[in-house]
Amino acid sequence: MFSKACEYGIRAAVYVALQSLDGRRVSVNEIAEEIDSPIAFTAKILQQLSRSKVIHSVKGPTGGFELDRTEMDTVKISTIVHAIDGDDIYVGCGLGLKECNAQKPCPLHDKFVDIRNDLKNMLENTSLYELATGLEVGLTYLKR
Amino acid sequence: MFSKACEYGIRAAVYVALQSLDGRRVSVNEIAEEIDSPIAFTAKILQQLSRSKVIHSVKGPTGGFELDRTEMDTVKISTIVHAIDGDDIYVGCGLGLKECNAQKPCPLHDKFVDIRNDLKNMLENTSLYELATGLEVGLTYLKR
DNA sequence: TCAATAAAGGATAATTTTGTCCTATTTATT
DNA sequence: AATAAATAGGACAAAATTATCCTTTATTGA
Repeated sequence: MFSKACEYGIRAAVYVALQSLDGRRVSVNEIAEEIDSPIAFTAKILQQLSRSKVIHSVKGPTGGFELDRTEMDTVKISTIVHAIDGDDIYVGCGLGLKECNAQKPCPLHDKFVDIRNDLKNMLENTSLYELATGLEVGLTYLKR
Repeated sequence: MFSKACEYGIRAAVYVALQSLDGRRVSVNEIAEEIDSPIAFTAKILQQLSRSKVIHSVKGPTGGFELDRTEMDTVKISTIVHAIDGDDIYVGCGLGLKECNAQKPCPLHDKFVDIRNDLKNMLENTSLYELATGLEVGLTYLKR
């Protein structure tokens, strides 16, 4: 479904959001530790998210990653998926055809579009804030 | 969503089903040509589908791949996905957690399960026959 | 029996994705 | 100013996926 990079990216962003709720800025090392991901690879992904303005990064001592409260509402999971995996999941054909659309559909097109719209809506309507608060109250987990 | 191998596999199987409706057995070369896929790679995938009893293969001159009419109803797209990509798409966590379930869910778990069940149901309720007939009447396409 | 045809299978190559390591840059603190 | 902590970024390595090539096996038909 999502690439590994994207999975780590979502988990990392949710963790950053969670800590930002408490005003804590977090380092790559802490993030990788807390979401159980490879450190250097996670650093690359955070870089990418930072470049695409999904999260903020601050260099130097006391630096790290953070999100402000309004961004947690604005940034949806779809934002992250788009920043890392591009729009394949939203526009690509389920059977890999280059030109597949309502006019010239693949055999699975109509059924696939339905599922994908549900996925798209779900991702577009789920904010980092929503997921971070679920974590905060201990309903959900980011490791293992 | 699906691997390339799986995309080719589904397209190949639908084409085999389509031709089998007319009692025609088809070769790897014809299949690859008609679904616009790499020949040798497609051969590997057909081998895999044949070994897992999704389609029949016949060696020698006049040989090729075929499906009988009852199998086209029995074989669902889920059968093919399972044979090629395994059960990742059905059981894996959306965020890549090793242990993610209702008891210890990832932040996206509940929402993800809903989408995935829809996908699962769609794949389990779509037969090769259904897709082959759509192709036959010119409603759908397997190329480009 | 022989030749030709088609799938099966093994070995290997190319590409993409995932992951690591090291250096550069920025910045807070002393 | 010097040091140390942290992200940024480049180069590279490992693993997985995608793809190709060649040989073997089975089978048909002349």
